[in-house]
Amino acid sequence: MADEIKSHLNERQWKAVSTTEGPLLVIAGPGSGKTRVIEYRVLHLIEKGVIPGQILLLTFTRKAAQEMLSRAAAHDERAGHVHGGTFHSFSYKLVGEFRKQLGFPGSLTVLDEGDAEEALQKLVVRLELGVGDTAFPKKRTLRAILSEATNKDKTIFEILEHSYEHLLPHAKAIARLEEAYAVYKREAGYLDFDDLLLLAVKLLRDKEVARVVGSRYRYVMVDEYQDTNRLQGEIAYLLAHAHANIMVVGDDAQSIYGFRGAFHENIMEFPKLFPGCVTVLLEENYRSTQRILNLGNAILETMPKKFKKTLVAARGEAGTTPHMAYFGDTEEEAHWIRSHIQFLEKKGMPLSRQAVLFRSSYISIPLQAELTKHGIPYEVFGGLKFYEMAHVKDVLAYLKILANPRDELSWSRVLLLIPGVGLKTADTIWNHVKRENGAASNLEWGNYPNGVRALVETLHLAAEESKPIQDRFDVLLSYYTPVLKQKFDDWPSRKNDLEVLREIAGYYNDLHSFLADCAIEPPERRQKRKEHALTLSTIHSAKGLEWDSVCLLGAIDGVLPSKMAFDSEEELEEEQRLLYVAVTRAKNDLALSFHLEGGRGGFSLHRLSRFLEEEEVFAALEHRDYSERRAREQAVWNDGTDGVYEEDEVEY
DNA sequence: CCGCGGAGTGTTTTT
DNA sequence: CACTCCGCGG
Repeated sequence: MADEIKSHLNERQWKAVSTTEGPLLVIAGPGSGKTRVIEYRVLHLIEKGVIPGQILLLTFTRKAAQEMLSRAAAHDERAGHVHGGTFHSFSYKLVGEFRKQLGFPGSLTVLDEGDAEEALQKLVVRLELGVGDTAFPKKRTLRAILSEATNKDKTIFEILEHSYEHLLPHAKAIARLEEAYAVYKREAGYLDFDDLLLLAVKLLRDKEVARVVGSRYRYVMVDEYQDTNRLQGEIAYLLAHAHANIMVVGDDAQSIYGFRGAFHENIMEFPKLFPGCVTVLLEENYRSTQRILNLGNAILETMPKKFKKTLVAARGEAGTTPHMAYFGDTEEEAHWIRSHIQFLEKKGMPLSRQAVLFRSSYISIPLQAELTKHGIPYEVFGGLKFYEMAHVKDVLAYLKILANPRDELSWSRVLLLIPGVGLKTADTIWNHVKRENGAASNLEWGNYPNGVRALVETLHLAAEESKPIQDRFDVLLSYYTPVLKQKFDDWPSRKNDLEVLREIAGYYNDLHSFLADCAIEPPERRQKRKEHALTLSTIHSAKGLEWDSVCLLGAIDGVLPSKMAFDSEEELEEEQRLLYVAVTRAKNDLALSFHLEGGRGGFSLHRLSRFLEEEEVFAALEHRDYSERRAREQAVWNDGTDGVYEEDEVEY
């Protein structure tokens, strides 16, 4: 059977698959078959007799783990029993298992990023921090600072000094906030994303826990290691250092999560951490045509801190030169992209094998309008998510109260939905609830608006744990629907979202795990994915994926690189890696586009992305100006004929 | 104390 | 252009 596996791999890939004992570092360039290596390594381990449950695969997203394991399971169903997931979900399970040891008696609630910001905002008001001072940082910034401090194990002062110098005058206040936030979370049973990792580290530092958990997983694999942060690196180390059977896979040139605390030294220091580590370099690219790789290599070449590497084409086809298309405005751009996509589709490339990528979600809005207008099905990844929409959060808040009555944020949220209840009333009621340990039944109803009683009764009705989740959900839904209709003009589509949520909840028989998943690993919102839809995705969400055709929207200085990154060398480098990730997603066809960003707010963006102005990079592109006059000609072409692409008569 | 309306501000990426 | 903050009327 080993021969069978070997026949699907090149020499280095096989080396990575067959080195099962001891530490292994795989540096895998884009398209070098990294996923295949993990897939076959799992199969190989199982065929060697390793019990699937003793293999742990830690990935960046749930989707990535699922994909690799289901591919492996297609060859050998035993692979379906391999443990796989994100660091956060792994940590959550660990914390749940050892909760007594950690001193968490009651229910736990996972705070997503939005919740954490809300909590901080509440505390800022409560502690009267920065009153009347408009320069006091916003909740989003505060959250980023606190998170960075946790992830890097530094004090608030150190973080401010390094990355937020202008906020140094607020150091004391923010440090106070950090303390208050810790207390607040402990009282309510809240865990934010950082806590999950921090607590996992704390547990695994305990020798006995490390022994128990370490012996449970004899083989550990970590994907996208370049994007792990300090805590995740430590979790991997603590899990594996006893047996040292650990493989990490990554590519430092694709590290794009520095903003979230990714610590790329993790990958550099891995060999030091695990002496005797075998390193395998996968450079052969099976994905893209030579001309696309040339562009990728040119970008790589201009990166300041590169790990010496060149992408070598395995396919041998030159392919077509990546396009650099210029437009006068977003409408022209959207129009052209749409017609380009339809052209390719006509040539035999289905929509499902095409993608449009962008740095920030807002860039894709004009295109979404254009696609909708022309009835082209598409699916959006990244950006605003289902579980972050107000109406979904509302309904989840009711459920969260049922799961954890100490959840102040949720109480506050649902109380504020009642007409006549504002911040003060909500706070008074919450204080009562808190004193009564989560019970609201003996409130003086006369002192409050009528809606309060209806809410309490509804919660009481929905609290019956013996009933299936969906029935409890229905109780809440019939209470919430009038609120929904009153609050949102577009309630019919939101009502539909809630039906979807109800459907998803039905797959769970435990409320706690449903809610934890909603925060950590949002369950797929559609039962059946759109089979033949075009993909629209942020570059971040496109990591690890590939398409026949890729369009990168908005190659504009100020968009990519984002203008937020202009004054930081480090952040600019990350933006450049982002470009590298984007262009290396394409197999056969790549187009980059530029549009003039209208002078809203006096700020106009009119320069091509600085990364594309680098000489070698510029030369690897075919530049075409489609602005104004050309765009009008296109309007004619789109009504039937193919126009622009006469020289690209390629069959896919 | 609630809630509405007007003014002002600042705009990424995600587990 | 969307969200937050502030001030005023009920």
